Amino acid sequence: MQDYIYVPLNKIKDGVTVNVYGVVKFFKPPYRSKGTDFCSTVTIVDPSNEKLNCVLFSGNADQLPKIYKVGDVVRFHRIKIQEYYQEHQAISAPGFSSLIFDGTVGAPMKPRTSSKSYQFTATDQQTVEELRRWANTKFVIHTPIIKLSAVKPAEYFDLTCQLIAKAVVDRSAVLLKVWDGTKCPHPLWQIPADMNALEGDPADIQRLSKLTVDVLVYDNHIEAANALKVGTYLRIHNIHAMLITSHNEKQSGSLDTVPEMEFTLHGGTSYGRGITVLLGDCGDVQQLKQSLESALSANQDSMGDRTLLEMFNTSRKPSAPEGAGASAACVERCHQESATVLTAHQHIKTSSLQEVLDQTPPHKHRIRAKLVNYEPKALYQSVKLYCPKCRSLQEIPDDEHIDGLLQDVCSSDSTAVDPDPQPRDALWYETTIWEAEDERRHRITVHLVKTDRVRRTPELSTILVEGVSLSELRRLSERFGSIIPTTSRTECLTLNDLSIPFLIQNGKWHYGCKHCSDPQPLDALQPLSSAESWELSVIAEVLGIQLLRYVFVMKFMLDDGSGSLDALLWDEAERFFGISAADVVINDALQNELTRIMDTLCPPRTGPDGCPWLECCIKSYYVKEGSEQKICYQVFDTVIAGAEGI
DNA sequence: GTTTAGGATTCG
Repeated sequence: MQDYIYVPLNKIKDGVTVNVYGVVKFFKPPYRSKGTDFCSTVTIVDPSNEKLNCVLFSGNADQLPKIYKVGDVVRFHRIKIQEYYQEHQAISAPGFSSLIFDGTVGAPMKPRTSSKSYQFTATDQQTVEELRRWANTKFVIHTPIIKLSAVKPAEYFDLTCQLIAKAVVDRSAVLLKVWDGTKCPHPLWQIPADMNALEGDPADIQRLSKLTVDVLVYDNHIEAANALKVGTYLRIHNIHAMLITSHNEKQSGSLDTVPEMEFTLHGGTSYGRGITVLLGDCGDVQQLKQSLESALSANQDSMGDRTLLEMFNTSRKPSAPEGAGASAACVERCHQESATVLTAHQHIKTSSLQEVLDQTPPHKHRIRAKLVNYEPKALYQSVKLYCPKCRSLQEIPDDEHIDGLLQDVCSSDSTAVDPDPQPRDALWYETTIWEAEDERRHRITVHLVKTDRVRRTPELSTILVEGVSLSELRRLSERFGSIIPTTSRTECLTLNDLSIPFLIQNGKWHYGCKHCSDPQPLDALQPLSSAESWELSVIAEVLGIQLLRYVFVMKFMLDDGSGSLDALLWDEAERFFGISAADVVINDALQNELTRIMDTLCPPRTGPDGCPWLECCIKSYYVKEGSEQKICYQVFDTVIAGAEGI
């Protein structure tokens, strides 16, 4: 086992051969140099905030680093440092080798490498994780994948796609037919190619004709294009989307021509131009495959272009008619302060809602939009109970329902089972019978749990109560720290129906999930009785209760002039508001605060002009609805301004 | 253990 030393980029000296770790800031995929070798240039950076330009050569393109995108984490062994124009420059030295990791935090620790064996210790793993984290927080390098549906005219971008067919056009160009599962919204320039000259499955070419785009590949890239196998997943770097009108004129001679989009990979290696074959197991290909599959199933179900268009339009709603258009006024307003702030991803570029709608889920976006409406309007309806186990969501039981259930328990307790209840002390509690103070004036049984240290301090005591009404429960919850409503309808003391809170602790009402709980007799609490305080989670566990969590669930209707969509706020809503959902239920001041916040974000009785802008992170995902797939959006990593520290 | 390239848009 060799002890490799990795030099931080700010400690590098001329004339030595070293090993380094870094994050890719720029790269040119391997291309044939004018000499005998293939060449790849890579610029890396590291937390020392130094960069290093590396020029790597090899007679075998496969020996050069398989970098897929900016942000990948690399480990280079044996690079020689030299001076070039008063800067350090690294050249691959004899025995050069590399490991390349996806730059995504939490992605599998599986490097791409041509080495048959390599050393990778726990320290190496830590280094990669650190670099991933560093690059994702400190550095503006990760750019989202641009899909064909979101391509803008005159744009240069990297296209992640699958090769459907290819053909040699002439001596200067090769045609690649590719798709990424989304439909390019622009009219496309179709290269007139003879079906016989096309290499690829004719059925696929026909079936996907409305989803594929033609890419013309020129000059030095022809060799790489010719070597590609149909079906491979590719990244075409620095592809140029051009709007061209001349082709049409040449053909039809008519003057009212529609500009068509043409995709070109120009000659040269500027801006890392080139084609990379992606391995099937990398994260981007996994995502691509999902996108292809969902497009394919939609295609098969319906056949043809119309339904496909409908599918891509399902989540789109007509934009706000006027006033909120993507005009100069909008640009001006974009400079206004936001009523919300991001807790992460500040380096990501802001997308318009139309771009969000055009992107295939799952995807994360940073947006800037106005909250034109929200639901539910009655804020108390926005708090629900959520079971983290079965993921079900339910309403908080209303007072009437709880009161009804408690009265059922009262009547059956006092009549059928025990007409004249006698105090039944157990080892771990003392029992007393109280006359209820409400209008029914019936008896309630209170079992006071014995504790070692704290005696007779109601706010620190736990009581088990039988035969209480809702109003008595309320009153008792103001005096006693913990109350467990019970019934002795059976032989032993047990919990009630789970629509009744199983525990009221410090004024908070706690419920259990009916599906996921296995309620135990109250005697299960006995082993706890000497403990000083009874924790909610401990009580729940011992009693076999799966706790329900209080959560906010709200629907935000967002609009930025380019489009509108509904986004859910719930998973991170407590953080968003800086308010606990469980507290807001029992605290009037917090309810007022919540109302104030919502009135700020979406002022009542004002049009869109009166609404402040909100900066938000939203993510898109598919939800199965019967046999259909529905696109949903959710707000994340966003808080209201002023709540950043909460 | 030589050279190649040494980031920085095409011109089809």
